[in-house]
Amino acid sequence: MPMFGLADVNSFYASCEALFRPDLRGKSIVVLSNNDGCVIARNAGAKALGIKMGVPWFQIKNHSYREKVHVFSSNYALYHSLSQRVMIALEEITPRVEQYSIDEMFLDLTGIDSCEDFEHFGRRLREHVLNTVGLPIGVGIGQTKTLAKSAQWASKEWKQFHGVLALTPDNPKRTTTLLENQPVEEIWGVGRKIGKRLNLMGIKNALQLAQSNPRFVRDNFSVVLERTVRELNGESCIPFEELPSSKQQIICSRSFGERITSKEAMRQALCQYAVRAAEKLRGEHQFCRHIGIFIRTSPHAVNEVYYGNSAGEKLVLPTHDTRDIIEVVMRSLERIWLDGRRYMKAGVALDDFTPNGVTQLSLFDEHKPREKSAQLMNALDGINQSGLGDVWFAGQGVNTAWKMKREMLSPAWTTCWNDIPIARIK
DNA sequence: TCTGGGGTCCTAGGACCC
DNA sequence: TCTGGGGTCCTAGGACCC
Repeated sequence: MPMFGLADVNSFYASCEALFRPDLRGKSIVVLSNNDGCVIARNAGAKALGIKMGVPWFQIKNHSYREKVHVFSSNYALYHSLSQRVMIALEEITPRVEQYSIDEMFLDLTGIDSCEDFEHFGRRLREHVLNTVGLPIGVGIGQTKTLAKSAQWASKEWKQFHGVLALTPDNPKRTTTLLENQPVEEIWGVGRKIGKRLNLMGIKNALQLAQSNPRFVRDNFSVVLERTVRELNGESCIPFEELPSSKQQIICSRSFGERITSKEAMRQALCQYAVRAAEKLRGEHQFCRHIGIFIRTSPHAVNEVYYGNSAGEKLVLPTHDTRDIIEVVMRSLERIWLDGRRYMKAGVALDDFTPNGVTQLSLFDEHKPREKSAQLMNALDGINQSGLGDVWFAGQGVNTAWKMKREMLSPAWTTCWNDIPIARIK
């Protein structure tokens, strides 16, 4: 019988910010989204102050608790590197780990119980990560991914579990009690919309959903929710996936630090996103056959008519060449750009991948692939990843006002030599 | 004045085919 | 009065995740 674990770092971004700042132990911390837009992470202290997830920063920055809370811009270089460390620490103890998100890993714990009690294992894991990386994790264990998620949720919700909870078939009463106490919107796979609809039908907790007829759920909702019902009953439908699956789509988009009003600035921004998207594409060892862009003004602005539009092209030849991607992006912008708008956000999306650039060329095909494209892109990526130099495309521009706002950024403690933490002994 | 970014999967509907 | 049916492919949009 399969058994799944879920390890989740507590208040991940906030915990990362505290890791190299011993002076912040026990203080309230929040982390803001890109552009210092809204709150995307809070530690226990910040939650206790009543700071809600997702609130816009400008709404609370003059609040009376402002003095008590330490605020940070998102520092993804730091979070990614610490996420890797957690992953490595988990792999030292668990044979198979699936990285599910930046702060969550599924664990294949099948058969572990032949030598160790599940909860004992979970506690050992927790201590190991705390000792080697310094970050606190919670561990949930169950017969399906959904049950492991529910267990992890409960391990946070009730203090007596101390961050580790196992739902095992030999104690069905425990599972029933947990599900009875879990509101339906807290189940993995049930969001706000479906949660509301379920509530209207009188299905308010996870146990009620688990006891619903799967056929009824499929007909009235979807096969996705039917799967959730089955998973809540211990029937594993979502498999463990150790190898990261290859991407179907790559998106690079940002809100601007300042509104963009000139086409030239928009060209620079899109050019930069195109360069980054192309790098990611090559990192995936893929070629794309579709390139798209979108631009939009702020949907929140009063006294302004909202404008949002997208455009793109299907390619005859798959590409991973930055020059091709920039070309299409610029042509697409010509088709949807409108003067006189204050643009807030734009992005580049690559789609429809194939593992190589070679397709059957017809004898009379006018479209010829670029010569030496792969070598040039290789050289470019090599230089930019070496840390020794920086090569960029003329269209990208330098140091412009629309660039992301990050006024409260912490140092890149783990990824930049200049920022390495220094310990002083008194 | 100020509201994240990056993904996945599924479904419905239209175009087209025989 | 009559106006098939079934299949595929594509796209847009909606739901979800963190």
